[in-house]
Amino acid sequence: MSVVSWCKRDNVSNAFVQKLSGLSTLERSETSALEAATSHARRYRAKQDLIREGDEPGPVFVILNGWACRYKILPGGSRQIMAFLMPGDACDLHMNMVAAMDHGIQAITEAKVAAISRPAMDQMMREFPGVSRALYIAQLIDEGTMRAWIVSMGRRSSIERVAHLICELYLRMRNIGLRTEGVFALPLSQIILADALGMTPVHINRVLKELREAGAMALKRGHLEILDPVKLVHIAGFDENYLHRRISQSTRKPELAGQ
Amino acid sequence: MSVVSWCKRDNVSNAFVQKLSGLSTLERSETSALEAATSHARRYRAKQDLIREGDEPGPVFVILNGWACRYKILPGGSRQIMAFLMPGDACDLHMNMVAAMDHGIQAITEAKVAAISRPAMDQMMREFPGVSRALYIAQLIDEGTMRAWIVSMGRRSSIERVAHLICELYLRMRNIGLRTEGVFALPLSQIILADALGMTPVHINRVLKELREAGAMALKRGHLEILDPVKLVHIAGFDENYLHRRISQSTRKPELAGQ
DNA sequence: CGAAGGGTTGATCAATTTCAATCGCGGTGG
DNA sequence: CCACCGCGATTGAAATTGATCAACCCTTCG
Repeated sequence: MSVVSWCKRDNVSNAFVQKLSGLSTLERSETSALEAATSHARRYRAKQDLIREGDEPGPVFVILNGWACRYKILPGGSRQIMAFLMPGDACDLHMNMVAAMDHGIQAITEAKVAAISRPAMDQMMREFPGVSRALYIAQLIDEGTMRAWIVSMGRRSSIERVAHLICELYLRMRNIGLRTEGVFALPLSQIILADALGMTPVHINRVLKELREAGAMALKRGHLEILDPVKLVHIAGFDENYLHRRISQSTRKPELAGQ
Repeated sequence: MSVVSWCKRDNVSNAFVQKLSGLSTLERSETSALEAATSHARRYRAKQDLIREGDEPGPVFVILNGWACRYKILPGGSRQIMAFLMPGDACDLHMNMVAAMDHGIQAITEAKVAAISRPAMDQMMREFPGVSRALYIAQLIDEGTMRAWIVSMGRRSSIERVAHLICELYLRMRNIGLRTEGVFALPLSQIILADALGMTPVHINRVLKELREAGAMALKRGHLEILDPVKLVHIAGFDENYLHRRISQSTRKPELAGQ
């Protein structure tokens, strides 16, 4: 049963439930528990911190709506974004085991975020193996994504880096059912892209121009259009393996530029 | 009870047990279980793969001896190292949940590596809360380390990157009781450093020269000497927070360039 | 209407790669 | 024992990428 049909049938709109049920088969009781756990959400404004570096880790955050990022400010004042969080994404399951956050988490757009307390989380993972399995898979994917970022920053040229990030975000958005046809919203300023890719905003601008003129993609004021998926994937040297759409025992087909 | 005294008393030399008991208080039964689980080790030669990209994930690897790394080869043939593994380090607890490895793991030096089967691992984590807790903390630290790498690659200059990596490795070696006084072994060639830091071997060479001439550190054919810890930390802009030596509830003092 | 925050562009500068040699050490075979 | 080989280390010079500096534009929002 596909995610889409499942959502349609039960009319569920919670991105977290949708994402997790795409990673592991969930019982009805499990989806209910997840929905209950994320029913109290708080709203954050763009640029508002969910938690700051140095803070004591608290509950597990779950993004229900909008975008956020993990980031770190260096002594010199420059910023590095280490991950984008989109609807359905949850923050470190076990972060509470350490004394202090080693990075901050900040809303990029206005965002709706649920906070699941540690005990509630623990209980859910003990009681519901499907939930627990899905969360571990999600975490593995997040780790793979981090490794892919390291590869990008280390060994890809600036244009490859930008293209690669866009491919990643495109697939992640697709996976959670966000609109990705034609021109669609991608709420990342050139400044944010620069902070994520370790470049200057000026250079991001030039690279975007290059990608636009190459007919690969066009990003304009928060809206992205993928003009030629094959070309984009080719520029990026993108290999979707690390997003682990093939989870053990189930197999799916590649989706981006699949001819 | 400190790690050192504990090891002395029971005359234990297993790096895995030593590392985990530094992260969480372990019962005697827990350390025995860990030792039993890692008693069958296999020897790998330098440059031999423990597992390759695309392979199906198998058991959990535990490095008992020597060094290894996670790496990925790009289409163009260049290589990016995403993590160094040293004695006591274990590979992804839940990696078996995905169908294929998105990166390879390779021995850097000759290495002794234990493989713990999935069922054995699961049982141990179910039966021994201390072990389970220590493993989760270890994983959190690994993730923090990856984020720190992203920050380095994105926002630090080449000399800062090199200095930062050395600081990290120094502390990690200290944490597991490897020798770090005077001139000690650091079995990383300039080529490996280049692959880890996203630079060319040529440039690594020049940066190492610069660090040597600045009187911060000297790396010569596999042997490192830290000439001036304070200077090195300063160059790196190193903040050891992310290694989470302060685990919740217990507090320790900084060790590198402290006093 | 004015200010602020992105976005865009050109010119110049600096860091890093690339290319090309050479060196040095450890191991191996004669 | 010694010459040779191979890999890693080292150095110089030229080429390239991306950063920096400095405007200016455009849209949004109070």
